[in-house]
Amino acid sequence: MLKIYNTLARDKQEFVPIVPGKAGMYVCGMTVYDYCHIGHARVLVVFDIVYRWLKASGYEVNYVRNITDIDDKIIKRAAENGESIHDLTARFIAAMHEDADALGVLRPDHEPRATQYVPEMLDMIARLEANGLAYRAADGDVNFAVRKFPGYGKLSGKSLEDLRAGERVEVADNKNDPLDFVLWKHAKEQEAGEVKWDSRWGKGRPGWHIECSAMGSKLLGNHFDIHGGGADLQFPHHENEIAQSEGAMLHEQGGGGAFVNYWIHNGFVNVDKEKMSKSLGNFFTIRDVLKKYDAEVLRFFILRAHYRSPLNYSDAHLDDAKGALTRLYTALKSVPSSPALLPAGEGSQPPSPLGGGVRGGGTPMDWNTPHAARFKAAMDDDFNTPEAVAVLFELANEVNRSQSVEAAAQLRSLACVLGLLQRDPPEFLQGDVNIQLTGDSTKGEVGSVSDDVSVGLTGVDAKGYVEALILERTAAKNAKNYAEADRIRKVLLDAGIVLEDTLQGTTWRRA
RNA sequence: GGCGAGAUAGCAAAAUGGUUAUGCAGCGGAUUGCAAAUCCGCCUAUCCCAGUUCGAUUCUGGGUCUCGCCUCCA
Repeated sequence: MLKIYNTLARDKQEFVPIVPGKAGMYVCGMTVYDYCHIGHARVLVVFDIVYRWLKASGYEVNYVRNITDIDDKIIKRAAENGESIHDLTARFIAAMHEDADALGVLRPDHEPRATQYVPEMLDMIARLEANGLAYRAADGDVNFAVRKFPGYGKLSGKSLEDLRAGERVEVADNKNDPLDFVLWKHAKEQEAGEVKWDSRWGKGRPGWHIECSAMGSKLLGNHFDIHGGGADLQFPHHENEIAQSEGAMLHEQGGGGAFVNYWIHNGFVNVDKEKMSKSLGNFFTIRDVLKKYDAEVLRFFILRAHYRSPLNYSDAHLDDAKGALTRLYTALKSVPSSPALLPAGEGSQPPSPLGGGVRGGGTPMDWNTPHAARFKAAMDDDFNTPEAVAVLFELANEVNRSQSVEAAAQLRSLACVLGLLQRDPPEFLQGDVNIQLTGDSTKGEVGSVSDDVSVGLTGVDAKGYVEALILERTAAKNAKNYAEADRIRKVLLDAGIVLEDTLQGTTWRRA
């Protein structure tokens, strides 16, 4: 039985879908005017896990993650770059997909873009106006009248009075009430035609909040199961979404009703205990981090913390995650015949606790074994991935101890649900080899292969070099020339390569 | 100021009214030509003060500190 911490209830609740066996889920995605940072990576990965676990639990999931491709920052950035809005957003949508794919994030079922749903937004604004919740301001903007919507603040726990008391300056003078928010922004003269749509309120473009209400309703219905996003979206964005969606339905179905049953919010990524954000300038883009760390390490790092907890980002923590993940892959490597692998990404369907899912050529997951049962219990408890990961380590210990192929297969199957451990161990353990050898370490005695190596080697060249040196070392070892063997090992260690002598011969991995 | 979340060993991070979290690091042993990896064992903990209880890290109250939201933000 899956339990989800519902922000609306401020408590864990049993997940009961609106339609048995199905789950509709909407997650606020990215505004595409720049590269994604690690905070975005967390949202992507966290809700990828929600998606995967719902599927693994047998639900037919309809996952919608929107793309905001029209907004003030996009317009500003495009103008700065001297490029069209379309070109800018297309570029960063492609970049986002690259980043998400690298992190092993499954594509959502729908990825609607705001610019493609303007008619639906206008329709919703019209209904809000008809319901007396929207008004046209003097300057042409259409605003939402927050005070006319009863229940405003129920998600964020804020009262209108408190908001008013704590309000900070710059009250837009076109609003009847400082708390009102814009549904439709009137077009400004200097803006490009690309950002203007016709409407009964004149040319303009949608406000931010309305897109999620409109696209959510369009793709998932007026009432759906799960809505997610970063904790910073709880207020005002999600609060406003509720006001819009429920306000628009006010006179339908006997007074409308709930827009969303379960609200899920993930915690922030922090740097030095402060929220990573653009405005603070303390952010790292995904692609920058991936230059230094394997994408699976980053994914694993995110999953080692509970999704609602703060996650402090630092190189030391990434190094720690890398070491831990190495232990898992090392265990898999130690078992001679690894089970068949699933292709990473798109095709990988997690095994189902209900028996429906099947791994590539393998057998369905048996959730009754002790490890699997604990894993399932952890995931059912509000997606407790740290606990689930702990089970993985216990399984790894079991694999190392028993060399059991079955245990290794189970380790891999369970990890698959988390989108982890699906690569060939050497691929992870050896990584992209990049060797930089200089000076004395390459001189003379190592033999022909090393004579003229004084520049950096990468990829196949480096691999061949390492393997040639291993052959030489093996020869030296066989001749009991341990000094030479140790020297070669030292050469490689200095280059970031660790040798491991096993019964099957010498293997290597990156340090 | 209003509202909310949190304080767990050297670091990271779960859970729990009494019984091993887990990973990294450290220590001892096994193994190894020496290592690495692995295995076995060990070490270090529940912010402070009261209360409830046979027993609290866990529940209640108070305090201290940290963080977040209240403005675009994942």
